[in-house]
Amino acid sequence: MIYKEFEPSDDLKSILKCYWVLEGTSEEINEKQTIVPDGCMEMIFHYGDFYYQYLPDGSKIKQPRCFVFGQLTQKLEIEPSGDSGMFAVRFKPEGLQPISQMAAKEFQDSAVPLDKVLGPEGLSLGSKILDASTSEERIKLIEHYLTATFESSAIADSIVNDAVNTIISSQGRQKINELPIESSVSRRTLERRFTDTVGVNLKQLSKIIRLKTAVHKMINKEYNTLTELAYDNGYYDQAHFIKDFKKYTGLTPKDFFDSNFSFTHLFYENG
DNA sequence: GACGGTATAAGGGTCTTAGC
DNA sequence: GCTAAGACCCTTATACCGTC
Repeated sequence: MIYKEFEPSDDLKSILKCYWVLEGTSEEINEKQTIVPDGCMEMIFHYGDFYYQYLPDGSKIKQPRCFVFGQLTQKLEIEPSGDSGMFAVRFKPEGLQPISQMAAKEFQDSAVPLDKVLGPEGLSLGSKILDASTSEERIKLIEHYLTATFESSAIADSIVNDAVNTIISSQGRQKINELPIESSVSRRTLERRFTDTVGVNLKQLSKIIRLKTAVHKMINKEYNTLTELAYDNGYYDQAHFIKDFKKYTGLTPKDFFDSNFSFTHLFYENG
C-alpha cells in the first residue's frame, strides 16, 4: 500500500492543507475502514475501483467517483470494491467555502458529487483528474483549477479564519465564550458565518481538534496512561476523555487500537 | 442581514463503582 | 493502578424568534 502527501503551492496554502494519494491492491486493502473526524473537508477522486460507504443503519451505498466529503461529526466507514486508487485534496476547515456553490453545513457527514459543489465545471475537472496518469499530473490540473477559481471568488471570511486559527492553535482548548472576536461583529454573527463556512459549529470544531490532538499523541505513543493523555489535552479527567472518544470513533481508546483504523493511522501519523 | 433575549439541549465537572 | 462506564447536577453553547 502506498500513501503519500504533497504540499500545495504557496498561492493555495491559505485554503489547502495538502494533497494525498492512496494506492493499494484488493489484497492489500480489503477490509472496511473507519475514518474519524479531523476538522477538514476533502475533495476525493477515485481513479481506482469505487468505494462503498456505510450508512448509520448499516446499509451501504456506492460512493461517487469524484466528490467532496463535508465535515465529519461522527465516524465514517468505507470499504473498497477492488483495487484502491485515490487522489484527494485536503482543505483547511474554512478553505472550501470560497470556491463552493453550497454552504458547507449542507454537506456535513456526506459525500456530494463534484458538480453539485463546483457546478458544471466539476464534471470536466473530475474526468480530467481521473484520466491523468500520474499524481504530478493530477496536482497540476487541480492547482490550475483552484488557482483560477480562488482568484475569482470571494476571499475567505477573515473573521471566521481568525476563529479557526485560534481554535487550532489552542488545540481545541479555547473556550468558545472567551473567543476573541472583532468588535465589528456580534458573537451571533460569528456563529452563523462560522457554521456556514466551516460546516460545523465553533464547539464541534473545537472538540474535533482536541480529539485529533489526543489521537495523534496516541498513535505516536506520546503518553504513558490514558489518564495522563486526558489531562494533557484539556479534558477534565479520563472519564471525560473516553466519553468524547466514543462519541467520535464509536470505540473506547483501548478498542481503537485493536480495530481496523489503518486509514486513520495514516492520516494522523503526520498530524 | 444582523442583533439581542430567552429557552433548552448538550456538555462539562465530579464522584463512584466495577473489572482486569 | 489503570481503564471504562454511569449518575447526577450545574453550566454553557446554540437554536429559535421577534425586532430593527
